[in-house]
Amino acid sequence: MRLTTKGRYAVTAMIDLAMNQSLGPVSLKSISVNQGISLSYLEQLFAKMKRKNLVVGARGPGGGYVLARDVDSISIADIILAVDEPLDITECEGEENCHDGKRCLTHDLWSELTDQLHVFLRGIRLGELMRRSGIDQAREGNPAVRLARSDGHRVGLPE
Amino acid sequence: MRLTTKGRYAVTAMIDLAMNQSLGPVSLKSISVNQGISLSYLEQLFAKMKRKNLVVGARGPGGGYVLARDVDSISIADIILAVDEPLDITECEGEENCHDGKRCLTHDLWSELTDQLHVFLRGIRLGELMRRSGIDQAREGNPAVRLARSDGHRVGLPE
DNA sequence: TGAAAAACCTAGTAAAATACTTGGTTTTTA
DNA sequence: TAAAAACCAAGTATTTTACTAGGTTTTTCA
Repeated sequence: MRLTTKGRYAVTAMIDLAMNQSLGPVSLKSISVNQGISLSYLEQLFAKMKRKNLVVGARGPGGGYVLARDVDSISIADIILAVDEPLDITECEGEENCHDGKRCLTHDLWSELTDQLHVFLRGIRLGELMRRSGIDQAREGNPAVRLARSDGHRVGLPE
Repeated sequence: MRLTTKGRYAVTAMIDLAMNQSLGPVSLKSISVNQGISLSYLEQLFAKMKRKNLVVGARGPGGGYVLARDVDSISIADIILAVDEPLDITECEGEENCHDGKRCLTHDLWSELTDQLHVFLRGIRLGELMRRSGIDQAREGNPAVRLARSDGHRVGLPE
């Protein structure tokens, strides 16, 4: 399991999504503007998360993404594993030809370590992180981006 | 905190070192052969770990590296942070100019997450991993590499 | 004393991953 | 029917990883 900025981008975007989906689908454009992440990069990350059934896309104006499941059923591990797909635990996965004949002992060890990490990151849910940061801060810094209308749809940024 | 194969290499090498230092200093050559890691790459990783006071080097024939501290006082976090030095928690560290003026809320969040990860990885000690893998397996696959002599020094590989 | 084994050091480099950019097509809404 | 969004494919600059090459210095031992 890799744990880099890529996963952080995904987690950041998902928190943004979680905090704003009450008003309807959240566009990647708005996440891009608010979190300072390239739109196309977000598209690629969300395509992977969609494939892993973490989000559902809605096309057309007023569209965007909504979480496919409850905020408390999506873990940080789900998100990171979705974007850092190969989840490479060991190099010689099934094979035991690591080096001089015999299988390597440290790989068993390392996979155990990553197992523990998985358990740890599975234990933290999106809802938890979302609540901890304070929902009221959501669009405080940039109120123009997302304006709720009476019918529940959002008006786009006038730019 | 990055968590990639680089850290895995370092942890693997340190476990190898921990399991074999009872016979005296362990050469990077032997770790290189046994773990299949490039010698020069190991040199670079150990230079960093030496700087962080995790290992002590001994020059000359029969030399090598020894742990600077007890196996139970060196954590996995120590090792990974030593080689993945910048320990980048957030992008805008002190500054609060992440995007549209205001500071970003998700960075606080992410740093909290990495804090928890640090605590977790600090909790796992080298000694624990070492013991779990079984000391008897140490040089089972390649007994020629390290031969103890009565004076405690090691005879080099005849090649 | 001198050859060899090791750490220690510097610089370069190929391959891979990251973080984009560009330029589209399709779907849906107002 | 125009615009907003998802959705898609391909390329690319930058960074990181993992390694190579070629040294110097220190220490041991025969």
